[in-house]
Amino acid sequence: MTAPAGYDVSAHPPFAVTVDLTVFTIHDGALSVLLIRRGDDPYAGRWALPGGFVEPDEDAATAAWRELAEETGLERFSGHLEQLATYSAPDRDPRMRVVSIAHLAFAPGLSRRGPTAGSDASAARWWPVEDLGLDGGQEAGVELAFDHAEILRDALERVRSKIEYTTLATQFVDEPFTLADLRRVYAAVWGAAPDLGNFRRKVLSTSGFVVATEQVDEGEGRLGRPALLYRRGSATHLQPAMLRPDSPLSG
Amino acid sequence: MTAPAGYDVSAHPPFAVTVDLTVFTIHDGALSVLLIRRGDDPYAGRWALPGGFVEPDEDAATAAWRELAEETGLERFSGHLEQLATYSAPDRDPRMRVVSIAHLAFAPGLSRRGPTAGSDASAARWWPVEDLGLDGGQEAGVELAFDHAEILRDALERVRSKIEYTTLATQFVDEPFTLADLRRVYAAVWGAAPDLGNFRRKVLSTSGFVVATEQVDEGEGRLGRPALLYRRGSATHLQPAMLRPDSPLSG
DNA sequence: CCAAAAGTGTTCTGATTACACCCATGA
DNA sequence: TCATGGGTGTAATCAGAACACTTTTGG
Repeated sequence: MTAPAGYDVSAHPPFAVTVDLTVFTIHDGALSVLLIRRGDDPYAGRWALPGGFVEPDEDAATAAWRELAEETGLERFSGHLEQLATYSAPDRDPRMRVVSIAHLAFAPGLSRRGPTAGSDASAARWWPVEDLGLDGGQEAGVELAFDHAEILRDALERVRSKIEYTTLATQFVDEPFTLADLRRVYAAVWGAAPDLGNFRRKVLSTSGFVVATEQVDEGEGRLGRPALLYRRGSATHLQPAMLRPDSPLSG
Repeated sequence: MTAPAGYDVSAHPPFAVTVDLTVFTIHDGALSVLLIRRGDDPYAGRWALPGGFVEPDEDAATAAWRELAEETGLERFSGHLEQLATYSAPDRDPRMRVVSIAHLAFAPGLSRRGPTAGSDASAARWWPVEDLGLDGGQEAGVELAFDHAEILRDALERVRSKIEYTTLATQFVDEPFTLADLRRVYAAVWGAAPDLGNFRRKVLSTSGFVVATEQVDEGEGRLGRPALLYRRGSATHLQPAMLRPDSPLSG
């Protein structure tokens, strides 16, 4: 009930509150997440989610947007940001009691403009989630700092299910985009592409999912018939949902 | 990234961390939520969600289960509890910086065993959510303390959508139950009952949603043909989802 | 003309809807 | 036998799956 009356509020143990970010993008057809390499202990040298403290005058969303700009070097981040969940195990940070409000962000393909390392990170890069070995034992993949593997697993599940029933897949592509671009997002996130014809029908029959432009794709190395270009529509939810095909990846 | 290296962790402003609970049940056919009346300032006399501080050795889930037992007086709470979201506006508590990790709980029908008031509450009762006037302006309904109206709105939306694609509706009924009991849960939560025949087929054809017993309902004031009794099955998700009928309530 | 990608059509199947109807029980 | 719920059956409809097919471009 938010600081119940009758308690001496100052008598309670202090917590630090941070935000952690799971920023996803599609990079060369692979769903990828932004990680930073820690420079200092604890977990020096390990890869970790970007994040930082919530400041006195901020709420969590504000802090997350600020960190997103600071740590990724993206001034005008144009994607989607939402709260994921809060992680509060007493021993999750060896230094002190830290509660982390994890967030989920969807960024358009950022292959060219790589993120810049934050001041407290010696490196930052996009990791294809498949290379992290989150599903199997730890030996196979990358050992993340803190409880970030758990956070990332939860975030991945949220991304995979969220594009089923929302239009958020469009947040992974730069405008304007072709329907094939959008379909590649589903393929990357789910590990299997939805049927071409059914996908087109589904997207085009959902009013407000995408809006057609007059232009066609004039890309350089393009092959075959040029595709019509689209922009994001105003719809947010899919009714009924886009069904995820059986895939070796996402079970 | 959970207390980045390079920061002096002790130099950061202290937060208090609490858990707030939105505990729902079906009471006389109405979806109801447990509220407590605040005895002290701030917001003395106002209704608020139950909750309390996270203790030094607890994570949020543990604190939520503890508060659930303490504030509701239910020793062996048998329902479902999950994290909802975290609320962190800087001014949400006038006394100090308090971040609240809100939770969502589903309790079976508790008409008879009413909750006992916690030590810091002068009263506790189940409120039909319709009587709270959350949708319209504040004049119509009950003014809740802090940002609890916002939390409750979010919780309601989660409940309504969650019973679409999970088997959590069974957490609102005591075992054993009839299919009509279960259908009344959907009617109460959604404001409109799903079609009788289609509902039965859906529930019975989803393996693991419910398991039949050999008994029939021998209730006292019962009328008409006695119904078969069921228990909860092991399934957690519905594929495809139970479709919510058009209703005046849930739009 | 051929490869490659865009885009369209078509049939089959399964689930949902919107009903009407039958069954079992207590008063 | 009648009211009251429990329980079953069914035709129309709709959406998705699967797959073949046509179209438009660059080499």
